[in-house]
Amino acid sequence: MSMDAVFKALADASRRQLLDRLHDRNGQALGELCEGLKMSRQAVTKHLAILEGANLVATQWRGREKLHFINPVPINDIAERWIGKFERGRLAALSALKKNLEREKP
Amino acid sequence: MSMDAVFKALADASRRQLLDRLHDRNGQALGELCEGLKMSRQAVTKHLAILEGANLVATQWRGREKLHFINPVPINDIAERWIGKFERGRLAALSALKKNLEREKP
DNA sequence: TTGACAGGCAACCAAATAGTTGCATATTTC
DNA sequence: GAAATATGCAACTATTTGGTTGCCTGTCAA
Repeated sequence: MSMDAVFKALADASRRQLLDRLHDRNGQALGELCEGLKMSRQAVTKHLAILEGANLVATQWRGREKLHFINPVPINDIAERWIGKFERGRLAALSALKKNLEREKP
Repeated sequence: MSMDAVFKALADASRRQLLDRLHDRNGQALGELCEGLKMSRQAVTKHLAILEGANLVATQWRGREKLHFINPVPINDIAERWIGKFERGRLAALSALKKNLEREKP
């Protein structure tokens, strides 16, 4: 479960849009996900394969339809393990700023 | 301040490594950031330019040295506006799972 | 069983990306 | 002022990426 694959998968706006669509309605088939998009079905297939490779999307066959389900776990992992680190840095910086302001106030 | 630039900037492992280094010690010059890396100084320069373009890094000249400072705000923005959305979805799913478990228990 | 529907596979193409090398410029330091 | 240091700029290359088209396979329904 490489974090690099997740970052790379999230780097493309089309793929983030697909995740958005799945977030709106989970379990959509390929055809549904293609509706209204300006790219070919094959392009969407490739994007979904990348999302699947990053474990951001899971699939399930129902007859001749391939249903797609979003998996928020890797996104959450990134939020916790990577973004959280910088978030703490930011909070520390804000805290330091606040201290300075208080010292310089009166 | 496009979110796409931030996602794209974070997509590369070398750039995330540079952010890590700046997180360890902020305000490093280009030369310091290059130390121990397997790519040329020019490659690092390009990566830093992309990070700067995404507003993830701010710079300041001190004599002939260019100092680099991390800016955690865009990362925080992504965490709040984008990741938070999916995080809420995950919590909802967990909640639904819990309900199901409770219903099936007795 | 014969279409029609949903999707997969493979080859190809253009643009973006990550990297290099060579040379130029500005700032210290001796 | 000259040498050394720190960085910038530009051109070039190889690989990756996002996209297309054409054709094949499997499933459902009349």
